Amino acid sequence: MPRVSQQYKDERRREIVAAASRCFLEHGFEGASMHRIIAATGLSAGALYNHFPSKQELVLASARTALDRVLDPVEGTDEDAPGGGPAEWVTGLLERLAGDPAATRLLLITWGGAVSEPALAAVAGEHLGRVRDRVEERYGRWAVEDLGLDPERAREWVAMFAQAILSVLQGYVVQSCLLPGFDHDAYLDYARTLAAQ
Amino acid sequence: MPRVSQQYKDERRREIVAAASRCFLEHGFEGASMHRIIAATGLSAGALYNHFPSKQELVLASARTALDRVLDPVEGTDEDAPGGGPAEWVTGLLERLAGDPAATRLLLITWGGAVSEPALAAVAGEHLGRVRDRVEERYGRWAVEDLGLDPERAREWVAMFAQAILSVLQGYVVQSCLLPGFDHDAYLDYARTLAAQ
DNA sequence: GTCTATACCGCGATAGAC
DNA sequence: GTCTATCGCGGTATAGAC
Repeated sequence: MPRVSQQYKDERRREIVAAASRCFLEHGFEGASMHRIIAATGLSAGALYNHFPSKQELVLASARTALDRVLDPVEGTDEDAPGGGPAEWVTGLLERLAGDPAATRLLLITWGGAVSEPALAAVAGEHLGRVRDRVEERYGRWAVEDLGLDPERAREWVAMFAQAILSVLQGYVVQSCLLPGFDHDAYLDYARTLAAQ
Repeated sequence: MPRVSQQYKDERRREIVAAASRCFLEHGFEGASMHRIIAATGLSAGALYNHFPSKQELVLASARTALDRVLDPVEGTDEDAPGGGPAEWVTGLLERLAGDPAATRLLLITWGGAVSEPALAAVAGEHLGRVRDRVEERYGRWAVEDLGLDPERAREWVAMFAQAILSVLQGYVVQSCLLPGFDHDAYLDYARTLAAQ
């Protein structure tokens, strides 16, 4: 079982997901037909179905990839900038979104689809839970060490702070995609003010 | 041109939208087929198409109805409780959502669909803009009269407050639909704390 | 592994009697 | 206005040669 074969397949899958994501972004998960996706990959139907057994699997892979693009870089900063306060962390998260509007829009498409598609709901729900847990883990320690709160107060504070983070994230996604006249800088001001509490 | 005829048609349209909304809620806008919707209304295909010329119109009508269910009662309080502060207003809004989970879920479906469907984007964007304008109008005066801010400061404050309201609304919608272990009361605490600034 | 060609189904929408 | 029956298209997925 040669290892190159696995690498090749992974790379091919990555390319397919990238092409499919472009289609999903433009037409939605249901609106993007397999014909269109196949054309976007440059492959043939048979070839594509050798890598993904169904459209559903392709949808889930696209959603997971977009969701991870939001979270992974933020998790990366755990090691890069362990001393950053909550305000910097939130700002970094939002600027990551601002720099990748495609992933941001795919995030909103995923949330919408998750309402009526259990498999998507599982992916989206697990992702949101992971963001929350990451925040609680990171800033639970921070609240005790840098803020000097006693453990009980810190637990309360961090739970509310995590809720604020999620809410700010979701507000940014929805408003940046849908609100006419959305002001990116004003939103960052709001997020900074909120995180400074 | 008898007036009863118009009333009859309006009532019939309302019934159709209600049945269609139940289908959209369960299967999404694209996943719900006309066959299914027709069965849900109890009518026949021909009858339904006499009231709505296309599925698209039915989708837009459903989305508008769900969106209005969120905003209208809130606007109604403009006259019922003109003295309520921001915190009460936000709480009322969220409890309205909590009491109508179907409309809440349809809201999220609409936002998701709006990303790749311009007609839905227009409806959703106009609605979000209306919520924001309503907040700014209502609490712009409030900030000057009850909070005693000078006009310039009030303008800044109300812009940020409106952003906070939207964000809290959107956070509630996404989290209540998708986050495993979502805590309604904790979210209300967060919203109240935020509005008390 | 990848291709072409196609099966087969369910979709939105319509025709025409009543 | 409402019904039944149906059209034609485009959907996902597969078969079988290479």
